[in-house]
Amino acid sequence: MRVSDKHQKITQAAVKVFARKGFFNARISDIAKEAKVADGTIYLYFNNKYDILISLFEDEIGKIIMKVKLLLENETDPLKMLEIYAIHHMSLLQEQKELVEVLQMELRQSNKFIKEYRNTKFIEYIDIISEIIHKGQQSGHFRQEVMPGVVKRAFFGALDEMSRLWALSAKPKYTLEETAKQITDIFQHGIVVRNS
Amino acid sequence: MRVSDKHQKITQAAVKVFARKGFFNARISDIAKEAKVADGTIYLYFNNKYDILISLFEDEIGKIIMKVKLLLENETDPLKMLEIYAIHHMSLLQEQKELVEVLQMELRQSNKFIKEYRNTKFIEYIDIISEIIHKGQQSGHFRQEVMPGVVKRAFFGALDEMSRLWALSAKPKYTLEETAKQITDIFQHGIVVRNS
DNA sequence: AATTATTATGAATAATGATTCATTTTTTGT
DNA sequence: ACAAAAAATGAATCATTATTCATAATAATT
Repeated sequence: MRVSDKHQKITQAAVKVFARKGFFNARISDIAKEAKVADGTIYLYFNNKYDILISLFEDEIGKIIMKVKLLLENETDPLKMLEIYAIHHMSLLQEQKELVEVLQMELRQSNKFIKEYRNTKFIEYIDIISEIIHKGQQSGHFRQEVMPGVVKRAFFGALDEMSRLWALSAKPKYTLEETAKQITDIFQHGIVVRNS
Repeated sequence: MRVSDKHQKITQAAVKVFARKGFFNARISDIAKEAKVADGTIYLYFNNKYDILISLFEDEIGKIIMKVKLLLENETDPLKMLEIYAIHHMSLLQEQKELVEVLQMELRQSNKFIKEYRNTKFIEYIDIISEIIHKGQQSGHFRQEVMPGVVKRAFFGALDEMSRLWALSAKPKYTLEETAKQITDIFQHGIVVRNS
């Protein structure tokens, strides 16, 4: 077995265990058992428990960024781009529910227990939104007065909160794609009735 | 000293310590020291460490709900109501930064380590949003096709993410009130240019 | 003032689980 | 096939801390 395979086996086991029990309640021995390796083996690939989390976070966010950038590559309409981003984000949940749970949690917790850690990967991910907004303003599609930096946080927050709900509730009313479209629609056109 | 005083002293100490170190890294002895009581005293008022967190969450969200309901009482315009909610939510950060940090964290974590715990207080808090939306639809201010249940999550998520940013960053560009207004504006009118 | 009830203390307990490292197994090179 | 290097093992260590409880301090009652 190649080195990288074992690294990945441990990472994937960690995703499962962290999602199931949360980071602090997850035991190294749980991860080892799930990955079918000895406890000590984990320390050949990671420095410590935190390191597993950080490493997994960076790797996985990296993949997500690559995928969404690929999806956006051939689209020029900013409205469509926003929708693609939303659908992609929500779809993650379907494909990798456990991963999404871990990422959501990690995002809130990491800065509490690892002060030095600056989450550049996450910033890269949400900056895709502000780039879309900026582009849309230049092309005249989006209002000049909205602030890309605010929209990016608000839009991400909205999507993230919806996926949190989805991850928890057993029986959602709508499909993830419908939900993503609804949120995109609200951000694009607002909820107020137009009286023109 | 009245019993309730000590209960509250411990709760407030816990807010400080949880905000500083996170729930899992906070030691009971830290909280005891902060509250200036003995470790054992804490167990006269709370069953265990989780209980402190839950109890504090319910109490504090309860107060927040009461305050925002009071603020909304004399307002009838749904657009204004939404803005009031947003401003109130963001203002919490100014007044009780530590508390907000703890609540945000707890929201993500609680369901991980206490399976039975259904967060009814939190639901009550965000249901205020869907009530506003519903009211606005009945009065003809808001579009019929948006779903109050989706808007409430999206709106809360947007506000929550903005406060997360605020709690982390040392030097924000705008005041909390401006930020709250911007988010409300986006939800009300969207970001797309109107061509009527 | 003496007795009882209530509240508080903090050292001792007891369980937990991350990390280490001496030993074993597997792989690589000759 | 052998030796050397690399990778893997998992039991033992060691630190950490939530919780308990025998004792002490304080308050209430007679």
